[in-house]
Amino acid sequence: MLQKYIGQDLRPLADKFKITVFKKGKPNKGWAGHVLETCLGLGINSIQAPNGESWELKSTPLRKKGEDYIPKETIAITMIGPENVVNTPFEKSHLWYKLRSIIICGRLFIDKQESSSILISVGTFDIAEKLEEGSLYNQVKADYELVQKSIKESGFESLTGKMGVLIQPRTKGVGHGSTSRAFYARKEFVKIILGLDKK
DNA sequence: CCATGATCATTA
DNA sequence: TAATGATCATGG
Repeated sequence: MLQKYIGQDLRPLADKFKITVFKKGKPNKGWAGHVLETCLGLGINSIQAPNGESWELKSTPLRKKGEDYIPKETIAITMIGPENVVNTPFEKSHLWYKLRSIIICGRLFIDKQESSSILISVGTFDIAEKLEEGSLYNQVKADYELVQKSIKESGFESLTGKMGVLIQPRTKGVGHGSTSRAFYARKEFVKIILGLDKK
């Protein structure tokens, strides 16, 4: 499994696989994930995986804080389809489905140059178990329903990243006016998924 | 310092 | 061409 890559430096691997990390000073924001996928022999797989046995591989930079590793960024989980969200109960939502099939890789963030990047932690399928065990499930569900309610009452455009406790509906436009939205996992949530909260 | 909002590269 | 996901930048 992916666990055996923990502790490895991803940066040299990117060069080895000829994966673009920077292009004219701009980062290839998917390089880390591409490296991992290549390691697994999957090749570049950036498909959304709507209804397969397939799982999704995601990665996020981590910052060292004292003795602990803290997620530097939130994670984009899946896009929000306004109509779909309003008419779909949480149990059947794309969000929930994704959460159960996602693998999140945490890598150590050194600097913007990505001079080095050590793989720290890998969150696997036991995400679902963690969710079902405690109050996490209820909180995630509550966040999802908050989004539903907001869209119904105030419209899709009223959604803001301020909403949600573990999951937030953030803007994620293509960058030039057109804006769509996606579900993001807040840092707290990321920590839990990666198993960084409990030792 | 942290969070939200906005942007960029890559792929289908 | 548009969609998708990760990361950057500004404001509080």
